[in-house]
Amino acid sequence: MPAGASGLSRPEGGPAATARHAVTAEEVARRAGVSQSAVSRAFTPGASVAPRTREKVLAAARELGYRPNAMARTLITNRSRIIGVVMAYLDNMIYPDVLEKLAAGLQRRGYQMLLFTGFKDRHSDPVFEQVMQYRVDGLLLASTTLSSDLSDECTAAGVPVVMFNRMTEHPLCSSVTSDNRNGGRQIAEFLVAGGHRRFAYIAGAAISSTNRDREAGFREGLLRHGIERIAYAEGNLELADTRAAARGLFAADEPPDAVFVGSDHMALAVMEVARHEFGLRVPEDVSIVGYDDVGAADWPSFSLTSFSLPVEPMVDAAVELMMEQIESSSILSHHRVVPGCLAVRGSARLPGGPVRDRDGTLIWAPGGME
Amino acid sequence: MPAGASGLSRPEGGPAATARHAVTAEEVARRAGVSQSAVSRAFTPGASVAPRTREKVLAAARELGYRPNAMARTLITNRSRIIGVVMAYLDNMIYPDVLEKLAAGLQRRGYQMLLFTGFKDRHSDPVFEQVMQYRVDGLLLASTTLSSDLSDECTAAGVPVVMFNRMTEHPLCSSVTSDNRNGGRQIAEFLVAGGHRRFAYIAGAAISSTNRDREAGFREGLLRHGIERIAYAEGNLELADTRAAARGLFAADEPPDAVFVGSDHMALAVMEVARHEFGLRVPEDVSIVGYDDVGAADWPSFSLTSFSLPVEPMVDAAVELMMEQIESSSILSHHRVVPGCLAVRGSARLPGGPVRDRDGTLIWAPGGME
DNA sequence: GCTTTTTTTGCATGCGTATGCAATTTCTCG
DNA sequence: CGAGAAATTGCATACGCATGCAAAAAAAGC
Repeated sequence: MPAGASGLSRPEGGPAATARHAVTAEEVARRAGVSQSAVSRAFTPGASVAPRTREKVLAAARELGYRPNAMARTLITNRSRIIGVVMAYLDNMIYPDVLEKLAAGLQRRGYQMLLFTGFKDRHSDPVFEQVMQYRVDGLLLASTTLSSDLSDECTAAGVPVVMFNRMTEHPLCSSVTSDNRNGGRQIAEFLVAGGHRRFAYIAGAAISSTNRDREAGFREGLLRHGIERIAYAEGNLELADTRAAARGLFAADEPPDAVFVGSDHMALAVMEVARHEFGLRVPEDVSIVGYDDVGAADWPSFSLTSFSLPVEPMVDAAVELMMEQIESSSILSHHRVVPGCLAVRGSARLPGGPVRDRDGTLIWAPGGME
Repeated sequence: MPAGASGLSRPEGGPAATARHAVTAEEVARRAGVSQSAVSRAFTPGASVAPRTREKVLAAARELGYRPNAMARTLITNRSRIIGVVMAYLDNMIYPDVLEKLAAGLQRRGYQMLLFTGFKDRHSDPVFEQVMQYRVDGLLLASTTLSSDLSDECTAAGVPVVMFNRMTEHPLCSSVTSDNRNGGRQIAEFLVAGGHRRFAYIAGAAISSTNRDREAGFREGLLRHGIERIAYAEGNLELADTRAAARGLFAADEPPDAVFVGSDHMALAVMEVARHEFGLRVPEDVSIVGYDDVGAADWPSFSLTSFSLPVEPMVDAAVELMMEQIESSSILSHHRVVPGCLAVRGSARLPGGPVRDRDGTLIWAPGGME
């Protein structure tokens, strides 16, 4: 850089060598004229310190720019106050929301979040080693699963595992899900009540418990009315696959007049295909119902009828479950199922039945359900 | 639990007390008949170990289920291999994408991500203390900023700061942005070429550099054609505010026939209002252009013309910048500006000009620009 | 086989903090 | 004012690992 260059409001590449020497409790102690233990105690809520010394320490700490080293603390206490969060992908619009609420919830309780995402495998095994090396206090899995072996390893290591929006047959994983089965059933009832005749289901990740339960509930609900024939296709939670699936259904000889799509993420894509590729009117020609009730479902362009995933209560439950297990140092394995409700909008023909208003969104609540 | 209860496929609340005693290098050493140092070296790539001992150690480690303790290592090496990522909110659909790609990029280089999100403040100061206690090797800020004091603290602590999609006047923060100014300018040219007369701009976060630059570029581009009068409103990156802003503009005596919205996230909302609340046809009655080119922009329902944010190159640049600084142990302060291009779709009237095809999306590329 | 060189190994120490214990100070109250 | 109780403090140690250094072993050269 030429000497004398002046007026640079934007110093490009001006390096600044740094000491990289963090202030330690020892140094603070010296400055405050106390022992290192005193410094530690000044920063530990509830520890035995005289208010006077505490002040001295905090003052010295402030002057030196001291910050307790969480890593060193972890080594002693055997608690990292870090939760490993594994979320294979964030495509589904509920996950950013989940992530935000989760972070807030953990933060509130003094926990941090080590996030693993951006790998498209359905399994979390590849990142498992990494997570465990950081001695996370707990593991939260969303949009992914863990092989049994690894679940066992967690249990062996005393790390509680909470699955979010998924269940597993593994005995020692806790889980929080919405009432997928009931949701599917309710949608079936709703569509039947709306006078539909030819039904279709588009699956998400076919292997996931979430998908299985939604589908099972849907089939069960239809079966009550003697309906067994249900067109089926798989969207794989992938937009391209979903569009292909939709095309298959709508191009059939007897296309469905009611489609339940396993998640809104896919349902919106299905609606796009129906309207713009097949010129179908929604809901006049075909009714489309989704699951999750993502933000965009409410936009006028879509007005998607959808079974709402109770994200907030689910996150709360997940955090609670996690904390319980961490604090009791024991793996509990609870399965929490949070109820949701059908948000009725314009993408499916309405039955004559009872549609109520709850907090500004319409809820379908026939007697004897819920 | 009653004894003899059998066939439980779902053991509810069966507690399992756990040792919570992690295997240490010491134990592995004993088992393998070597010293603890040898174990350490067996797990350190490039260390001086005989292949034979290495095997012995790894075998013993496998048998005992040993995993190096990253926290302890951090204490010695003074490197946590953790990057603090602060992303105040994830509403804007580009951020989940950024997060995924970022996580993948860091992972590839052996770094983990400590994520802070879910606080709506525009500033990251509240979470700063937390981040720093975990001795992150670097700090990446997206959709947020840091006060000057705290930036200084980072520099003092030798923690490089990279801002993503934001710039700051602070001399020691690096940043990666798209060429917002040029983007704004190009949109102006495009709209003028399309024969529009009454222009409007809807701002995102009015204070952010990103918004300022986009707006400045837009005004500059219009000014070239002698256009000074530009209707203005603020959407604050918030959907409710954005809708209100749109209503204000469209309800005016002389409503705009061309609206540039500072980000797609808001642009989609503006389009909804235009169509469904004001019955306007897009682009016949009003052209709408956004910035970011989020996934939904490409959906047929929207077909939003938008200046594309080059997410992948930006993330790559951010990771690179970060690694450079970490490895050189010096704060470098580079500002990288990544070019983007206008993805032409159906939400704005087309000029007669040169529209090219690039990888399946239309690009507007008048001579003398880019 | 013996010396020289190179590779491998173990020992010892330190990273920054929390905490049991004993020593010290402060407080309480007769 | 003094004895006992209570609060506060410092000392020493341990957490699990990496690394400089010297000792030991292996390899190479004659």
